[in-house]
Amino acid sequence: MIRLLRPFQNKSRLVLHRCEAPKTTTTQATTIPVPWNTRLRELSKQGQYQQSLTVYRKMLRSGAAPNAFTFPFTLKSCAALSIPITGTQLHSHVTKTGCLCEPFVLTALISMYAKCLLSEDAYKVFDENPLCKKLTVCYNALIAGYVQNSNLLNGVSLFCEMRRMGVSVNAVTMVGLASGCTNPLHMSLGMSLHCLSLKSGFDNDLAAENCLLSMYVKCESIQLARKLFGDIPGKGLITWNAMISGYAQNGLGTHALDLYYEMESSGISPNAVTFVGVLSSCANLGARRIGQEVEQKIWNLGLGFNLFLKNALINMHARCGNLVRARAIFDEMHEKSLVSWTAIIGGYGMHGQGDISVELFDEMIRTGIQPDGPVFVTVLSACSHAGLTNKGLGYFAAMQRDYGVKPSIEHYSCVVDLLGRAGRLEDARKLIDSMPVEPDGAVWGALLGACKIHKNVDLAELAFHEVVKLEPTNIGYYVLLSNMYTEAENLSGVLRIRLMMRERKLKKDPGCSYIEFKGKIHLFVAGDRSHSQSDEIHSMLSKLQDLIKELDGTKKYNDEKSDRELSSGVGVHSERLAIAFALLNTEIGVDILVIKNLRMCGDCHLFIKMVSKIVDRQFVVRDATRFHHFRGGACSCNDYW
DNA sequence: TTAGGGTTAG
Repeated sequence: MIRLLRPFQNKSRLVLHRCEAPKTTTTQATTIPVPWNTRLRELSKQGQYQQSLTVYRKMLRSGAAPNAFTFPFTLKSCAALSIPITGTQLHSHVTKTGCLCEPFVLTALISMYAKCLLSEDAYKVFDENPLCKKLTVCYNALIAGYVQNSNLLNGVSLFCEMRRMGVSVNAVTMVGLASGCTNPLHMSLGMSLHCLSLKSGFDNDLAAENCLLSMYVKCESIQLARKLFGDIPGKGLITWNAMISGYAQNGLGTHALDLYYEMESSGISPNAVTFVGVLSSCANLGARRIGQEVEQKIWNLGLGFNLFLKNALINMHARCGNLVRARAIFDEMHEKSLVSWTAIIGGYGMHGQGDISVELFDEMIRTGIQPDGPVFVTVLSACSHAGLTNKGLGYFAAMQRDYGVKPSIEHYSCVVDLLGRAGRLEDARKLIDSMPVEPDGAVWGALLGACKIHKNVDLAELAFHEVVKLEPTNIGYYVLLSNMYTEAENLSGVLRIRLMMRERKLKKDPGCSYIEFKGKIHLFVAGDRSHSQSDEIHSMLSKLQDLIKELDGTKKYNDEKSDRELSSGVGVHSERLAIAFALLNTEIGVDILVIKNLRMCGDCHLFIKMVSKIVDRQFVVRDATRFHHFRGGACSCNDYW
């Protein structure tokens, strides 16, 4: 905490433009050769807020008096560091020096209180100073303050008052409000602001355009965002970044990567924010080689020390199958945030190494980091995949009791999954009944998935009944129950589900698998024959099939299954096509990473196990929920549909 | 006074 040691020895009237560092002989004052306000402005621009407050303290010690040009910078530092006590002290200095009549000081004060999450104090400054009610900048500061404190409604009321009072609205007013439109429910307000912006000519203001663009992204209207992006004539780095991360956040990884290449070819140099979006897309796509190239670029540009980027790199490597590299980056980090821990814990969890996830989680707690909701979701899921049922239940019990984190619906669905996978289906059902919140599709879906693993058709029917009420168009649940009926040889059940699907006009999502080869994504859907190497792929598959039959003396691999799947019209499963493609093209000795957008089925699981034995290579398949490592005829996991 | 970033179950 900064202590202001000797405030205001000099109460003489201040000359606003000339508050300079005095030519004194004191060591502290002479160590800063530039005028005080200039120095404060420089530090503020560089984001050296702590340093800026130290300079302010030195300034007071030296006997120099602060003026209206001093306070905006010091108040900004308090806001950035979120230290309201120092901010309040500065407020009293402002009053004593008579600077409360200066618009920029008033706005800085309002903004400081708002950023320190003290909207009431911000409002008090606004309310007690009649000048504020005439100034656009003061309204803007308070509106932005309300929005930053998640009070969009107050922001809107103030905006209405401002218009009623005849105070002019500018682009900053609009930006303050639009940045509060953070979910699809706010879309109509966001669009009204966009109209206002066009009518008022704010579309010449790049900050306003960028803000509207990210408003559309947050409201999940990615097409409107893209339309606006195309309409912005002088796109800046922030414009490109907003669109790239918009695509990344909305799961449109290929769009994000395409736009990144387009940005580079249009001569705009990327920065750390760009790479965060790009790495996040590589992680979601499983684009290992592109991710590695981007990492190299990050190091070449000297950006490798950015915490956000390191977290993004951990996530990218873990999701692209390179857990060793992810761990190395994590271990080398001097400063680790909660997100760094979450990324590495999740990485091990996805790879089925829940024991390490748990060790890391406990280590994180020992280092004094306060866990949040997402890290509990991550560790609970890791426990679930690794069969660490009691450990997971222990965390669930402790999260509110010991850490004050209230379980959300995501945590409940993890625990239903945890209990369900462990075969404790009745306990899972009881948990659903006792939940303080209404269960959603994910909760019932987790129970349904567990019923599939443990072949409990009765409970599956109940879970299915509930889940289709909540997610009637999610085809995965219909397919899952239909497969259960097939396994149980319940033909009338299969027909019933097919009828339901037909009545509801649901068509089976073909699902796809893909593999990155030479920086390009090769995508396959079931029964696909459109690939340029299709003939070679099918002949490779047929050879593999023969070898499997030869190898499988014990008839573990039942070729009737593949005949059934071929005759059902689904065609050859997409992951098999991707595996055959990889065997034809990738170098021997290199692990093969295949990404599948749906969960792997039992037939394919068995097929890849056998192939890994025949060709003696490691296959890493990432499906919708986790990694499966196949080596020498075995797999790291046993959970598939 | 204003705009862009990492982690999250099934």
